[in-house]
Amino acid sequence: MLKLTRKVEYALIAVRHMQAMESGKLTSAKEIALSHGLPQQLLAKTLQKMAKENIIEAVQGPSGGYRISSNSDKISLKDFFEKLEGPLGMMDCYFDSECIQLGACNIRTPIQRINDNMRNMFSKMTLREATQ
Amino acid sequence: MLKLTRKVEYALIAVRHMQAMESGKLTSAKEIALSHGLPQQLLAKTLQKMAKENIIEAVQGPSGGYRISSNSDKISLKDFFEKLEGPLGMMDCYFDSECIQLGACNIRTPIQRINDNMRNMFSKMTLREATQ
DNA sequence: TTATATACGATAATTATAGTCGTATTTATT
DNA sequence: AATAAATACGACTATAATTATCGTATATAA
Ligand code: FES
Ligand code: FES
Repeated sequence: MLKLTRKVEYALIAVRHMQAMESGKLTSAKEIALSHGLPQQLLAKTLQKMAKENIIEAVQGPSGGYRISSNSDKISLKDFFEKLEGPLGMMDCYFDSECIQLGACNIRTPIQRINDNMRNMFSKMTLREATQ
Repeated sequence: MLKLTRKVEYALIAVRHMQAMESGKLTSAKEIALSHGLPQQLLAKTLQKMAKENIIEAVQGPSGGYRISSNSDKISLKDFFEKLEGPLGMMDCYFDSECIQLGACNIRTPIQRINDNMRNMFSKMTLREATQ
C-alpha cells in the first residue's frame, strides 16, 4: 500500500544519474540501465515519457541520449509523479467519482481530506529538493 | 500508485459506521457489509484484524458484533494503516534494505527523505480527525 | 440443542504492475 | 549511400499483488 511504482523508481534513479553528469552532457538509456542494473527497455520507455513531459531533453541518433532539462528545478514531486503515473488519488473516486459502494458511501469526505493532505505535501516538495 | 487497499477502505467505512452508532451498541460484519454493499467475508477479516489490534472491540456469539474502541481516538492514521497493512514505506528498501539495484544505488537518501515526510504527515493526523 | 455470530487458514480469481518483443525513425559516422 | 547506434512506440506476455471466496472451528445467547 502507498508504494511507488518501478517506473517512478527508475525515473528517480535516472534523474539523479543525469544530475550527476557534467552540465549539458548526454547519457543514454543503455548507460543508465547498465550502471544501475535496470531493465533497459522499461527504463527507455520511462525516459521517453519524461522527455515528452519536458522533465528531460532527448537527442536522437547515434551519440544521442538524454540530459536533465533546465526547468526540472521548478517541478514539484506531485507533478513529477502525475506526469509519469497520472492523477494521484488514494482512491479512484477522488477523480472520477466512481464510488465503490452501492450508494451508501460514508467515506467520501474522509478520503478527500486525507488525499488533499497528501497532494499538498507532494506539491510543496520539489523534485530538485528530493533528489539533491 | 500511492493507492489505499480495499482492506483499508473497508476499514474506514466500518469505522465510520461504528462511530455513527449509538454509544456502546454493537453492529455485525453482516450488517455493515449489507448496508454498504461490501463483500462480507473480506470485511469480516478486516474487522477481526482491527479487533486484534484494539481499534475496535469484538463480542462473540449470536447478538454479538463489534463496536468502536475508546482508545480509537488516540490512534494516528499512520498506526491505523500500519496495523492493517504492515510497515508503511513507499519502497521496500525503506525497511529491509533489499535494494533493487545491483549495488550502484543512488536513491536511498531521496527515498528516505520522501518517505519520512509521508510518514510524518500520517503520524500527525488522527483516525478520529480523518473520519469525523 | 440450535442458530448466529466471530476467528482463521487455505485457496481461487482478478487486477495491476513489470517486463519483453518487434518495428519504425532519426542521425552521426564511414 | 550504407551502416550503426540511438530514441520512439505499440502490442504483447509474465509476474506479482490484491481481492474475494471456501471450509471449518469456536463462542454463546436463546
Ligand atoms: S468510496 Fe469514494 S466516494 Fe464513495
Ligand atoms: S533502491 Fe532503495 S536502497 Fe537502493
